[in-house]
Amino acid sequence: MPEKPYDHNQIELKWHRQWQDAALYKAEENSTRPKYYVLEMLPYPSGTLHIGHIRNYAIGDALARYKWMRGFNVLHPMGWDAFGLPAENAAIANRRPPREWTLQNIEAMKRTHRRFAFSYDWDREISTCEPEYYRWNQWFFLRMLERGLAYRKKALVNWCPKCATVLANEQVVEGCCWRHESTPVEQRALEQWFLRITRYADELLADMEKLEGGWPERVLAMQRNWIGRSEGTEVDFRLDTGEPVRVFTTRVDTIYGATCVILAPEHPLAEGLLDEAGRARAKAMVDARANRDPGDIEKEGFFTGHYATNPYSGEQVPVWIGNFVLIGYGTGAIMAVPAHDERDFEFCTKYGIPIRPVIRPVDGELAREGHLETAFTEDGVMENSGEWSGLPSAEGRRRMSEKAEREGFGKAAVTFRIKDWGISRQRYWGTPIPVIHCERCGVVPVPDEQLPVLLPLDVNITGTGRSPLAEVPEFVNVSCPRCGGAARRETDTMDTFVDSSWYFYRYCDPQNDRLPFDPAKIDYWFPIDQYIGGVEHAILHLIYSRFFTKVMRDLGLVKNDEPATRLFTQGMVIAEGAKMSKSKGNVVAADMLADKFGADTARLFILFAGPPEKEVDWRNEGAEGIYRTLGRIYRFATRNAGRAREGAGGGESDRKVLRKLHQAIRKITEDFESRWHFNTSIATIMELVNVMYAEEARLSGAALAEVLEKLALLLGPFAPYLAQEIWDELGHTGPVFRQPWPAYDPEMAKEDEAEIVVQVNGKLRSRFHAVFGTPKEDLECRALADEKIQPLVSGKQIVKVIVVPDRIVNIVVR
RNA sequence: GCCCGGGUGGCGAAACAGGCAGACGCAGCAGACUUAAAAUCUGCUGGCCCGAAAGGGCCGUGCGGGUUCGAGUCCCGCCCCGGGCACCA
Repeated sequence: MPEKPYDHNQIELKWHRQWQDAALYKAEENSTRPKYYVLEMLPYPSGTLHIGHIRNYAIGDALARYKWMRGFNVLHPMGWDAFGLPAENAAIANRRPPREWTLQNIEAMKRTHRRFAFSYDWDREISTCEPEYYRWNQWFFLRMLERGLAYRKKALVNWCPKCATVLANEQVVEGCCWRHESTPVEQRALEQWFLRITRYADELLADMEKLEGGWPERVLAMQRNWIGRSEGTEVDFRLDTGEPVRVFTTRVDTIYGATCVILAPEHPLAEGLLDEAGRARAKAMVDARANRDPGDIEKEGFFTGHYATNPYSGEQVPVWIGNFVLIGYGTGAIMAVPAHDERDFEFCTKYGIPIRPVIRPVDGELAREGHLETAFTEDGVMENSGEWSGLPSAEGRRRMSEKAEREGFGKAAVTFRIKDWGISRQRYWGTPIPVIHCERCGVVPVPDEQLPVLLPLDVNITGTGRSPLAEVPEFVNVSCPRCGGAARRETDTMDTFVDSSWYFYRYCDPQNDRLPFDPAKIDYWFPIDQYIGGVEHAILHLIYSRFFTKVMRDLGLVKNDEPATRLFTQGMVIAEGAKMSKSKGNVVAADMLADKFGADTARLFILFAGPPEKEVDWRNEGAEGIYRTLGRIYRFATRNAGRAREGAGGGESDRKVLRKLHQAIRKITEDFESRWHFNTSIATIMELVNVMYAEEARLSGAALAEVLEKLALLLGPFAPYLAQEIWDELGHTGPVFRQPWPAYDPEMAKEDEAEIVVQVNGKLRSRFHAVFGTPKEDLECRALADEKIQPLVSGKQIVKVIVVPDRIVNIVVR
């Protein structure tokens, strides 16, 4: 049979169409197979699908296919993460009817998504731009409002001038907006909606234990850090004005070394303590701190003229204002213990405030006052601390906290770094927050039966800082659902991270119009068995979705405490030394690559570039090598398909090729079951193809049939279109990815003989073949008799001979 | 500063229980086919040295030590690169 040229376009188009019509890639209802839920974190519907996203697909889709072939009932909906419209597209959205624009955008994205994820289940497709999705976002919001998990307050918030909107703390990266890396965020005081994620802070932290082993340590560390739990003590110092000032410390055992109290410049008590000039200085400090990297700012402060009394020692210490004290953490005031805290040390040294050591190292001396070069921050034994002297630090902390609580001037306290999640956005795009402001009734939730509140279509994108929705009278002016009087609709929209916090639940029941989803269906599919995505979501999406899961559990909707048992974070794709991103203009569009070489090549190439957890530096050149290999496979298959259908026979060539085949099956199976190092899986396929070419002329029909058939199956998870085409050429029907995964025969995979390496003093000198299981003594004899070894050992003393059966003989001579 | 990764040919990488360093691919060189080119197929390809060749020797996994018959892999001490966190009291 003549070979055919490899025409990837024709092949991919053909199967793409067939698979669209068939329902074969879908999860089964009432399956007897064990379930497996695979999900990728992909951006949708914004932006261009680039090669980094293909990497996400290539991994997830290969896994989904493999799992099916291994007997699982696999749910593999299209994975996406709903970031909504990028702000820079607002201008476009303004020129065209926004919804139409978005729907077009979605259609284009769907085409690309489908082309790359052939096992993608598009009956489950949902979009956060759709009214139904708004409805359930709003439904969740109202349930949270009922439980006090959603609230409104005036707060200093991060404002990105480019986005013209507020950002959550998690979305501020190095003082700048996460979308505009060179635009510093400003601080503005605005009425904002918050979700009370802090209520779950303890549980979010504690439950990470359940994720150990399944989630990368790196991600857990980042979350732990972000939640930032610390145990300490709150203590009231009594001001000379009579008011208490409460400080938070993790080292109450050092309190006898406290030589001043320092307030944040924004601290509410500061105003009363300061005169006009002082207030101006405090304000200047706040302003100077805005938009700056906090680490760069030099510590500054000034004395308020007031004193406060230490409740343990009775000592009076001066009260200062310090620019390094954060209003947002702890109580916004600290006691400074310069001898035992580096920051306090720096501050007090600068201003000549006494530095008094009160902790000595367990096996050391107490430092002398004025002779410290750095702060001693470790635990030790308390000294010069009145009745507490002689106690170890840890015990002192515990007992001193108890005393504070007993006597009412403080208590043991736990402080978190994480703050409530600000979800208000002044963007046009996003789910409208479903509340109505009535002058008589206050904040009134929109009744469930009036959901969804939809976005108006004719909107001017102003970028002025007010929500564009505020400019649409038909949207804003409503009657109060409670009293019927004139009222105003809330014009803020939700952060799109709200969408992505629960989209993966909706996949289990995308058509439900009674509830966000049927709890029974969630019970079957959840938790997600394998979630795959970039590490950049470690403290955004991945913490929000854990929070949502816990809220949903408390609402009785789900039973699982965590959304995903296993998380895989793939490495970033780097181009020209920088992370691929639209703003840098270095994206390699997936479509371009697919047009030139095909989706199979694009997927295989990104997998071949390196292990999936590692970063890869993208270069176009290599894609041709993969394309060549796929062409070699295709041509080999088409010119030998005829012989394969008939043939019988057998011989040494058959043996060689089949051995390589079974070794390849073993290797690729192992790669799937352990590290997902698909780069080596693909290398193994290439090796197999090279052996097939070398032995082609001498292969029997039977061997050809076996090797081609199993090669198609091995290729199935990585290069679905080509795999299917070969399967078809061989005369099989049905989708290749619904076949069982090939098993390898250990006998077939075995080499006939072992190659024994002979070393002298650890250096490679010779090698010979021996049958497997040759006794140690025989190997030693043969090695010593070897003609290359003889001259190296004769006349020398043989100290020792180490023999590793089937592998190595090492002769040690002197 | 603290916490994670990582450092192997011209390049991407492999070596998964301490046992042949560089599989596989890219780039490069040579040959076959061709009037020619492309495509395709075949071979070579870490460095240095000896040799006409066959072949052989030495060096080589960021640096310095150590353990071991044997170290890219384990231990100790450094250097460099990437990522995360960073006045969090």
